Amino acid sequence: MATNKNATINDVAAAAGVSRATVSRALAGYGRISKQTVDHVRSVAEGLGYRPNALAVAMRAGKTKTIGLVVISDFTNAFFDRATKSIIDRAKELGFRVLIQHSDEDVAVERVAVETMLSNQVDGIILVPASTTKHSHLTPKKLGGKPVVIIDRMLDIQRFTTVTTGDEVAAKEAVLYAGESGHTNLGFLIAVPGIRGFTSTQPEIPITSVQERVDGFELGVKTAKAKSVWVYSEDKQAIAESAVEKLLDSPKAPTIIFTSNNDMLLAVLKVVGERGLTIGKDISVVSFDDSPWAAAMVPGITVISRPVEELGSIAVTELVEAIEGNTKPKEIVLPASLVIRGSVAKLTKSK
Amino acid sequence: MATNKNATINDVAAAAGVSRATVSRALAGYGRISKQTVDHVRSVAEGLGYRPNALAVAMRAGKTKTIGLVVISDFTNAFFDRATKSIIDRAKELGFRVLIQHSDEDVAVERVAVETMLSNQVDGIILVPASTTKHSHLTPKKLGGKPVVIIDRMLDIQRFTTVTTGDEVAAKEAVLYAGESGHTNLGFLIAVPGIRGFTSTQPEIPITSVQERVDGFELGVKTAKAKSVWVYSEDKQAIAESAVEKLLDSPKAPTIIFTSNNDMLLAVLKVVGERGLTIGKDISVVSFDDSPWAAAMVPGITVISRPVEELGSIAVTELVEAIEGNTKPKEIVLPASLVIRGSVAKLTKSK
DNA sequence: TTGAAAGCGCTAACAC
DNA sequence: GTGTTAGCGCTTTCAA
Repeated sequence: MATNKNATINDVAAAAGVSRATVSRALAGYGRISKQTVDHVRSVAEGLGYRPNALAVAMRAGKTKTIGLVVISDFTNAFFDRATKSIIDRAKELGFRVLIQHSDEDVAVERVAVETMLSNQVDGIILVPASTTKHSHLTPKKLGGKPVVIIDRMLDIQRFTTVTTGDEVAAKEAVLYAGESGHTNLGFLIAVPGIRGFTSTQPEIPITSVQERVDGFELGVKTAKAKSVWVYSEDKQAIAESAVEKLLDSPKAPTIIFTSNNDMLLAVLKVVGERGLTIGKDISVVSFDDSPWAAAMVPGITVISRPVEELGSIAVTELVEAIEGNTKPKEIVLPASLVIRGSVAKLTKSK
Repeated sequence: MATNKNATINDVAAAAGVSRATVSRALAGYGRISKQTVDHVRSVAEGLGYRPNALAVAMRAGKTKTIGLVVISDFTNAFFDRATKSIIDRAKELGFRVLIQHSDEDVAVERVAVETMLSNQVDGIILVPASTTKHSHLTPKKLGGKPVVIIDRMLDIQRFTTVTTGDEVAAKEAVLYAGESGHTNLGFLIAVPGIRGFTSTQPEIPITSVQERVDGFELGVKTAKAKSVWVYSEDKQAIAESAVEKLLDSPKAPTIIFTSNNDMLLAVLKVVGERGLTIGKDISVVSFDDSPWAAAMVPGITVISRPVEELGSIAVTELVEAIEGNTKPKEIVLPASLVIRGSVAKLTKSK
């Protein structure tokens, strides 16, 4: 009837004819204990298929060797999947498990997710915050003193270690590269969480990483003395496609479009393709975030690549350090870099 | 110094001037207890920021309201990300948390992952098994009677509920569709875990879902009386690309290539693009598994789409049912379907 | 209506 | 070198 309860330390103790304490010592290999006993206990434990109850251990020790990961849910933006994998892998290396929740870019959901994590006694939390400003659920008191590492974006307070990427610098670099390639009419398609539809006037941007990208693009435009058209869009395929139409149909149609994430890139690909335009010839494009498909397309899409795996790995390392006592928050910024492939046309000096 | 310990039930009891039992009753709202006491205790608890320790509750109750998810790590195959999200979401709906590990298609790793899950007292496990035949770590005894639901592929035993997709039928359908479109020389690129390099002779296929796809393709070829070229490849971009070259350069070059997953599709896209061939015109392609980018490309890639979210959701539902007592294993097969876009050329009768 | 006490499985200080 | 015991935080009989 498959309802075998697992053996506990009591069962092992009874079967081996020793006390629980002896079993514990034999299995953990500490304290004074005869080699003979150790061997005996171990073989009995093995025979019983004994497996320590991590819950009981955690309860006793006051720590669970588990870290909580709260991400926004955006799987398509080529961040979650790679970041999560690297976080799980690094955590494993350091002997930690990972409990995952996602917030769907919603602070209320994030709040509950963090609550859940804490009630599960995670030793620390890695968080992709849904909002820069709303963090009343992240006070030391609410956190019970548990450390938090913020990734991908920043908060407007500096209480936590943050691990982000240098998107502003990279965005500027990308624009300058376009300038060098002869582009003077630049289009920008920016996904902004929380807005509906799309707009040409810059809305409030709730996320620092997006703001950085915008700032970097603007800086590049200014430096290159180029003309620019901007559209800020809801992160939704159909709407982004309309936004692209608008961009392409603007009076001074851009010869190149910069997109703030992969979803926007996909919208560009779709609309441009439907219009029979060829990427890297009739129209150029540069996007934030690399992906296997952006690399496999021909021409390959020139992207601003962020070191996602490194980011995840460092976040875990920092968090574990904090768990183990180191408490001063750091601000770690990893460089993003331009990966040049074939999606930016070399324009002759004319036109 | 941010080392506030969280309030325990004892703290609440002390602050409210009642016993722990009363606090427990007040908070859980059971047993005989005066409304007055309830209100008082609740407000005190709130004031202290009391949050029940899920570990202690779990230990007491003998269940953790947590399910373990062990997947292969293949993020790029457009399965893990969507399946995981739907599993987490559905689990949340049913009041369960999800602990995630990945096996990297390695049974040894899978074994450890399952061990970890069990030692963390998960109430049940959802598993994408790395091997059809190696499941000695999944005996009722080893599992301590905990239920397991297998997804995406099957085992060669029927001890567990499985949730898979009807890949054979869909694969055949896809081939017949190609036949109707006038294709008579068909190429197949199959990713096979565990092999090195690529080969034309069918290797041992350790995964039932891949085997199903091959069977379905073969069935289609037979039914359509078409000619076919096969290449079985390691799931690695560079190698898959060589495999595509081989396919394209074979004596009877296929006019269409069927790929068993997204990685293979990407390899086709790359090589075909580099040769200056146009998808849906010079060469056709159909792939297993849909993705945002396959839909956004122009022409869109015709794919065999599997109901991944539904699969994840059903897996959780079944597992929770099993956790709650229902023990007879089921074999659930969800239909996969052909999503026709523009990547298959309509060939005239000639040639 | 409330409190006292036992016990989930484990570890470690303290005896012996 | 090994056993006894207390206690992590919680729920739930059983008594009062």
